[in-house]
Amino acid sequence: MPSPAGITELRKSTHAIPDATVARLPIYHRVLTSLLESGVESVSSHELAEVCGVNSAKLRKDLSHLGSYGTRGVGYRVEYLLFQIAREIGYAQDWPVVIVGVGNLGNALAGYAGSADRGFRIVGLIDSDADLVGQTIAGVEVRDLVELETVIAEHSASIGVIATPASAAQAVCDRLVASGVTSILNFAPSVLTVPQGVDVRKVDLGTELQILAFHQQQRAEGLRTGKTSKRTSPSPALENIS
Amino acid sequence: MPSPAGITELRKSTHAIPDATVARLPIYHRVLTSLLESGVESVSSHELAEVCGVNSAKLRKDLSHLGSYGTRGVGYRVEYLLFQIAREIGYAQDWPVVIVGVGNLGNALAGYAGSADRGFRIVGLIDSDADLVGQTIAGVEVRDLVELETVIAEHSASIGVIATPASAAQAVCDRLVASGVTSILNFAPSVLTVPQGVDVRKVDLGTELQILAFHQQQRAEGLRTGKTSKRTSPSPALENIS
DNA sequence: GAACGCTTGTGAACGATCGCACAAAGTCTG
DNA sequence: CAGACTTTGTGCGATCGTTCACAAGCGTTC
Repeated sequence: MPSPAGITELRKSTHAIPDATVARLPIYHRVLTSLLESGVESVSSHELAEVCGVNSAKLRKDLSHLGSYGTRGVGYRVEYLLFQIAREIGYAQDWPVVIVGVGNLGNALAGYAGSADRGFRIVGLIDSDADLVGQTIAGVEVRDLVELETVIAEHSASIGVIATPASAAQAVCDRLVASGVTSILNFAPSVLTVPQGVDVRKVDLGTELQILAFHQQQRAEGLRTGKTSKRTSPSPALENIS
Repeated sequence: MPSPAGITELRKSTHAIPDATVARLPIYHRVLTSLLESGVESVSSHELAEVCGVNSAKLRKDLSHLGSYGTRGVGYRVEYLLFQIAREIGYAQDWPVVIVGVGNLGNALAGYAGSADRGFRIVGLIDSDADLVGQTIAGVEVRDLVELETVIAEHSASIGVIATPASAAQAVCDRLVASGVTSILNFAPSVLTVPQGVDVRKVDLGTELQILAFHQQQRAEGLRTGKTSKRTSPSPALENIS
């Protein structure tokens, strides 16, 4: 996907679900939840794929990695499939998450992951700004940076989010790892170095914009040379006509 | 008489750059900028790859798609390479960007893309909240949602960012597209449907967290079944262990 | 200027992912 | 209960991306 790629060491311990599939499961989950709320009881791979913006064969193959939860000639029972996906991605686990850096971005994240019960619980908001420390955001009190290790230990958090300026990212990362965090979501525009066994995913707003700008530029050049581009809905990338 | 070889030749001049490479160019650009500021004049693919967190062969192949800008036996001249990458990704173009939805996320984006000259210029901040309209954020005045089309037309913006709640995303998207926007960065957790020719990239904070949670769960299961990930050796090489 | 060491650029093998197309397996109808 | 119809699950080839390994090229040294 597009997309950002996480370094994943160690896998295959269970039944090896491809990374590309894992990246799509949350989308299926969200759409299925929406369908369930709409009272839909059964759905075919074509219908579901349409709404999720993917190929129906891809969707079926993705689901087949979890098991055979469909019924031939009928489709998938929404509630059952939803349950199976939720179980697979650890939806019900309520993972404790610590967010470091409570600027606008950290704030947005706190509200996002904290409000809807998405399987996460914000157990720590941490910032070095004395004006922020002590405030309560999304029901959680902001703690000082020096308490980072304490907060993590208190809740046995294993997932950390870095929403600090780039200059602080590596230092924060090191402290997270030293405290036992093994999964990190990094929003700072910097490359993090971590020991083996730690999973880092990077989301870079600037990079995303620049990728769009690149495609936009290609399109402009394409117009100049008389090329047209066609593309349907989701998924990035431009067209390459032979 | 047009031969297939001729077509291949033509393709090279425009975009023969793989998506995966495009996604990494902004990272190279950022690291090179940093190196330039540090006074580094020349860098080898190994050094640069190390800092960027990628394989050196991959980096060389990525750069080779832009042209032969290195010197064998020496490496790459930082300033020259930086210029070439900047040109390729349209860094100097100062793309006009419109952001719809000025919540925490929109705010963060405005500050991010607006401050550092990353090749973008925020020309419009749009929200439907009357309390926000009229405020100035990152040097730009927030305009009402009804003015969306006007703002886009004013600046001929072709890149739009959706940072609204999911419920509003598709409607906003439709209006952006109708106004001529052909590149959209979507932060709302919803699948957008767009006509052909429009490029959509999706950044979903919840999905990213859930992917991390999945890996975390896999790790936990691995531990429970007694399977530990060996290979703790920090040295390179030593890949094939049976 | 020839020999040597270093680094780029790239052909080729490999691996992951995608999408087609179809058999398998179910429902429905008469 | 047989045959028509529907939809899943998947084998297989095509495509895309990564990594290896090495020839080609550059600078330096003797």
